[in-house]
Amino acid sequence: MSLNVAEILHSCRFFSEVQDKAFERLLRIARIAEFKSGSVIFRENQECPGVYAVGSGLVRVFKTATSGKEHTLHLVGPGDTFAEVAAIGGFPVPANAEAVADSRCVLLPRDPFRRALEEDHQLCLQMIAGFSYWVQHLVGLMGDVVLRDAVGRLARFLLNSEADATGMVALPSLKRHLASHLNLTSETFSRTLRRLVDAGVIAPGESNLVQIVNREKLRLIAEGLSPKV
Amino acid sequence: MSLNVAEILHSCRFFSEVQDKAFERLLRIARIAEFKSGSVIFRENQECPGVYAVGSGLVRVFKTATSGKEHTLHLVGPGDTFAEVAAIGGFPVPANAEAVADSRCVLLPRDPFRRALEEDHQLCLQMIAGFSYWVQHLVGLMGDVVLRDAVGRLARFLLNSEADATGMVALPSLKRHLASHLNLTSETFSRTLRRLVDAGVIAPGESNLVQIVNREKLRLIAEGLSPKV
DNA sequence: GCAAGCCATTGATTTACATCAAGCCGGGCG
DNA sequence: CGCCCGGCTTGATGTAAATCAATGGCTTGC
Repeated sequence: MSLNVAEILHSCRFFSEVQDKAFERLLRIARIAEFKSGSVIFRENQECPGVYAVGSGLVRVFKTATSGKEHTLHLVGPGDTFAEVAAIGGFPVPANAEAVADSRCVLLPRDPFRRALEEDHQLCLQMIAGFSYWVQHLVGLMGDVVLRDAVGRLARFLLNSEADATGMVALPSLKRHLASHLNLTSETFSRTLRRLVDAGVIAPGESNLVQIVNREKLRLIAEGLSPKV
Repeated sequence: MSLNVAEILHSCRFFSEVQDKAFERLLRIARIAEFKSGSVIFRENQECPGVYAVGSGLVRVFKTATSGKEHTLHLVGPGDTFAEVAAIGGFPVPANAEAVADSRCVLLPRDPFRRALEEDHQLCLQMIAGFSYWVQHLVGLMGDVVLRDAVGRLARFLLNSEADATGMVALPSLKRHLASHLNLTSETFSRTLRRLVDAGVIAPGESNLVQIVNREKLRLIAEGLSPKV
């Protein structure tokens, strides 16, 4: 039941609209890369192997300080890509990547991929669109980390996570990793979650599910407009 | 003595390598946009007018929180561009821009520019390279803000600023804006600068010049390896 | 089924930075 | 000239979140 290369690439927003001829070309250069949970995929400053597209599992992209503190930039799930930027730009990867669940990815090796880009205008345009998304995302993150406090960041994260009809959202991965993504320690993450529960805007579910009870209030909190939580 | 459109575009890393035919095309759609110091160029969420290339002056790109707090993402000087991402991606600008000195820019209006991109593969490849740079830059910033403390951020900023032979570096714009770029209040910025002076790694110069006295030690501080400053 | 480890939660304490509050200094303008 | 105003510095105090420390599940494996 595990997906093949073509299925993974198709499921990926970044490549989903690539045309037949260009797509065939990608297929020819692509190969599968699998990682066991906990294994490192690459380390900061290494040469970039190419573009990865996640088919299943979850990978965490993060920076480390000399102090040992980590910041997770991105939790990459199925349908998402990573290392595209370094692959295309031709510089070393600016962060670390590790699998946090058994993961199956497609790897488009850097050099053939870059050649494809140079020869295929459509593909090129696709990639540009993908990049725009990335930059927008990073600018958003930046604003979050800097301009919002702990509750604000968590509230916004919950709002942006997709919920099912009953308002249930699944927290990805370990809470600790999510905390690091929001620039919190796992302790304050825990306390902050609790504050939202106490304020009655979310309800704790089993394992790592939470239910959004009062979306409107959550939005106010995210904007820092709620008098106090 | 003010530059014309072609000169500005040529001086710009983003466009410097665009070929003759493509360049002519850009010239045809470009127009000059001038801004007096303090005037706002656009506000967050507005429709993106196009790509701006700064010829002279200085513009500040920043986000604002509902609390009123600001974070300056980028101080854009001559030879640099802004709003490229939103222009190409076709979404509203994700931040505010204002001139902090009388500024003369080239504006490449969004729609004709996008058409040029669609029809010109070389231009497209150029833009991709430019984007990679941007993402790399943002990831770096992100890491800075999150993983380093006040001295570390300032130290790294000084190291990355270009200095003349004597180690003099010019702080751009108001100190206040630089502070906001480093995610500090102007008070802590001031104090932090002083700490570095007291530690003997930099020396204060007139107006907004500082001299790097001990580059190696500064590097250690930036990496958080210096036992104490 | 019990021991060994992680992960999460909760509480007590510390700390880096923000905020509040004066002074200071240079420079534009009446 | 002397005034004022904006930007910078410096000091005193406040506070959000980190750190330190203890405990209570859950899993995993013998």
